[in-house]
Amino acid sequence: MSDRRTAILKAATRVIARRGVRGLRVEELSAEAGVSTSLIYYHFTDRAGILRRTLEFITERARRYTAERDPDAVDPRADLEQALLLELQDTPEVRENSTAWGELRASAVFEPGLREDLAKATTTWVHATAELLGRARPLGTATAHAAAAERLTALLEGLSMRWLSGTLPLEHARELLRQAIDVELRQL
Amino acid sequence: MSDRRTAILKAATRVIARRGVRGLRVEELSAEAGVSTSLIYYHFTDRAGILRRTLEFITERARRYTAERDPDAVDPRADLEQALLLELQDTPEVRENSTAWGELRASAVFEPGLREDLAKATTTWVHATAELLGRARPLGTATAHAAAAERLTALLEGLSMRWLSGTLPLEHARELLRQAIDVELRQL
DNA sequence: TGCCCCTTCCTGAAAATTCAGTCAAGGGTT
DNA sequence: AACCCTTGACTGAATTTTCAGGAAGGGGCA
Repeated sequence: MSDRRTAILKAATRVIARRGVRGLRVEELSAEAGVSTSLIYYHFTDRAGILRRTLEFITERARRYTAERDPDAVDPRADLEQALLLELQDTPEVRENSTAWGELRASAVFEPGLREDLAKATTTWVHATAELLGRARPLGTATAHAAAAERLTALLEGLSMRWLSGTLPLEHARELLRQAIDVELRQL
Repeated sequence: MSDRRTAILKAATRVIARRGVRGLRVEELSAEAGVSTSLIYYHFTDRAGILRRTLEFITERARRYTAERDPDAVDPRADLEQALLLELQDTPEVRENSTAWGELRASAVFEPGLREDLAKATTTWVHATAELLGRARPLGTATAHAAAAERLTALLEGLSMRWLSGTLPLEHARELLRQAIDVELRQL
């Protein structure tokens, strides 16, 4: 599909990564996508529509690359590590996703309407992580796994924000996350 | 100081906590502070100036209330715990500070101008935390203390965002943080 | 004391800018 | 023709920013 609609969504993803959800200007988006602003309204109705569709687009893309980890990982511990470190990479795609996620989280503080989706996505992620922890440490209790998963994912969000806001070098963030996984696993 | 300049900064903190950095309108701020919009420009030059000074104001205020813990704590471990849990409380002041801090962190992703102050405030905080960890576990290495401090503070930021965005009940966030402190200390 | 000058703080009003959103119309395809 | 896609030219409303000037207070000085 080289259709313009998709081109607009891709461009929106880029603009959001550059300016944030709240910094997205319809005109800048049209320039980025190489179309007129009117076309954007034709396809998405209004600014909120752009945001909604783009967020769906991003979520879908994230789901895809998260899912494509090696299907039958041998070492569950390495699998866990890989799954989490996936979010701390300096590729356009990951950067775009992390940025959008951070924006979403920050926006939800002021816009209750966003909270439900956010909460759902978060618990899904936490559960998946708990699952991986369970595979790495079958003897731990489910409660302990759940709590550790919440800590690791929350930590990852915190590290990610520091990385994106230029407070923490990427490699250092990755190292800290590895250590945290280490500490948590030793604990279980 | 009942000077208007400070009144404006206090009001800005409140407005940011209510609307977010990007939601701050100079006019709403002037109403909140009970002054004319012109006065705000007189004191802060432009919107960016308001933001910059407010950031300083917030970090300073946070530093102050973080520092005013009991001077000669007997139990360093309890001291550490108290220091960190201080940021997870549902009082207007803490909520305001945490919200504003989260906003600033999120804004810094897109506005490099904010990064320097943010980074400085963050390292100060991390160092102070590492210091407390050192007192709780004198035998650990400075490097280990520093890394643990980075993890705990980043985790706290992550938990704080989840709390403020309605994803995580406050008490649960506090519990997770306590456990993390536990895990990290056991580790050192 | 009374007067002049200078600075600081502050305001109302208006100008300038920014932005989302609209509309009439054109080109291509079926 | 009927339909889909697309655009340039605009508009109205919201916001930021500028500006001319007023009130209040201090210092020097006749």
